[in-house]
Amino acid sequence: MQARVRRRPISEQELNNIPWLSRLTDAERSCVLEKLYVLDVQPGDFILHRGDTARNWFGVVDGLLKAAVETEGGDTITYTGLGPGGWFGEGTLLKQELFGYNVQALRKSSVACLPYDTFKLLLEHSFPFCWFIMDMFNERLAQFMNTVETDRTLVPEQRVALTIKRLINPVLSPMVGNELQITQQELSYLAGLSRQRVNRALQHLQKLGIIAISYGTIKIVQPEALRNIKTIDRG
DNA sequence: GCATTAACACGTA
DNA sequence: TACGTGTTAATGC
Repeated sequence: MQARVRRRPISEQELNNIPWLSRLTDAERSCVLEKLYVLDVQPGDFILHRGDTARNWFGVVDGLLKAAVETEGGDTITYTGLGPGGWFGEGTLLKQELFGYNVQALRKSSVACLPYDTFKLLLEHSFPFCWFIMDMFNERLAQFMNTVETDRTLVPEQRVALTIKRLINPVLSPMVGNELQITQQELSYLAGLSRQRVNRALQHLQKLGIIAISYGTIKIVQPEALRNIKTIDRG
């Protein structure tokens, strides 16, 4: 099924991209390293499908993923983007249910997988780990509540700003700083807009001094300003 | 009117 | 060369 996906041990370098690892004791840490492995995926590859059994907790070591569902009409509804340092699947894993969404690579990515048993062990033995999970839940809940409140009413400039804001969330994507490594095409998949429209929106945000666009990168100059983009006249 | 698709030129890695 | 960006024209809701 996933012939293109390669499975391998995690490298020493990549350990730095796992934000909760430093919170563990040495014993816990070595226990994790015994079980953890990495999937190398290509653009378009699915990390998991809706309906899959929850066996692992997943984390983005490098790259960019998209969590989404398909409607009956064939439209795609994007739940969230997942950047370096972002972990997902814990909700489904805890409930021992089937995944209700797809996760797909938008670019070449490396995804860490931690088997359920190890994940559970950490939850039962490590308070610092529990705090990490709780902070994550909390932040994720806030994002989705915010989505319910605002998403339908947003103009493209605001949608793009919100998509960026979510990607640089320090709790959900700890390894992403203020420099977002993303193409406008990838951003368009996450925002649910055309690439051309995203381009226009980005240029508007740049004109406002909120971001700085460069090749394959968006630098966020004023993170706070991403929340309140005014609807403006068009030229 | 506004967003999308398609197509193209140009710049960058 | 392959890919990302910026722009325009045609098309559709």
